[in-house]
Amino acid sequence: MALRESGEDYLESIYVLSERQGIVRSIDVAEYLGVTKASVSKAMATLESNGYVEMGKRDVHLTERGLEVARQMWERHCFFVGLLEDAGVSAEVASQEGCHMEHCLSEESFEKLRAMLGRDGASAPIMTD
Amino acid sequence: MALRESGEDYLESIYVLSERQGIVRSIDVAEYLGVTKASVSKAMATLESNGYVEMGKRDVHLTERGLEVARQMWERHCFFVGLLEDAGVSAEVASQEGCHMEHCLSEESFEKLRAMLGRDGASAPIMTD
DNA sequence: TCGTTTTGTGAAACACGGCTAACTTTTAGG
DNA sequence: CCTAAAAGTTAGCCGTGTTTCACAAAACGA
Repeated sequence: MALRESGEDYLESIYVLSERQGIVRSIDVAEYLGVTKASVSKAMATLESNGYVEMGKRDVHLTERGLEVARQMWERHCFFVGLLEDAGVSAEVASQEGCHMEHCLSEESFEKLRAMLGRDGASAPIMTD
Repeated sequence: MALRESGEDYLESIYVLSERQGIVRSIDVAEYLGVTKASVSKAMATLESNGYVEMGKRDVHLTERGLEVARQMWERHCFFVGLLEDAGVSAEVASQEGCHMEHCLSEESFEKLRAMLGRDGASAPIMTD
């Protein structure tokens, strides 16, 4: 089953949270994304059955496969947010809107766009907020 | 009721088709977007009840309000497709992916991005295919 | 004009991704 | 330990936007 936009968002948030705090629980993901824990529970079940995450007793972590997607999403997120901020968009709006742009492109197109716009691939530091 | 991504796509396609061929019927929109005519029928009912389109006996046309949205979407479409093509993405892929990007930004952010990237607002000619 | 083809609509179903509410399980303070 | 709070799950619902299938209405060619 192909990953949807929402699935990519969940993976990305697990990645960001694990960088921030190590262990990631469902409730952390729920708070980060602003959805209910029931929604996270459902999403995790699907992501696990497709091999993107593994659920421990009280934590969730990315598999190799999930990590790859998550890193890629985070990289794009940083790219688009940076681009919008450079254009004069506020950090808050840039973050919101970048969240959607990051799902629009294929890997190949994204790389070409990034190459043309000459922005390096450096990820922004992952803030505690 | 706010316009969703799919609603914007319908409006844009009506706009493009009307430039191409004058009269636009539901079936034309269905073929253009690759959805069934039942889907178009439903979508048109919603768009009409919200004042974006008017349905004649055998045609659909945009209201002033719908036209405004449609033009804006087409402008964005052209912007993103042009950007991707300049980056080396094939016309076909650029068109597909641009279709999604055009819905991600607020009016304000889009204008800022366009200003920064220094692309003019000229729309591409509307091809017959 | 008549019958066929094209176009449009309506009903029912489905997938997705949220939600609430009720429940279970785990954790942790006293 | 026991209990209360926190975290997780399950079931059922909703809105959106599709689909298929059956049918109605219009257009059109012979």
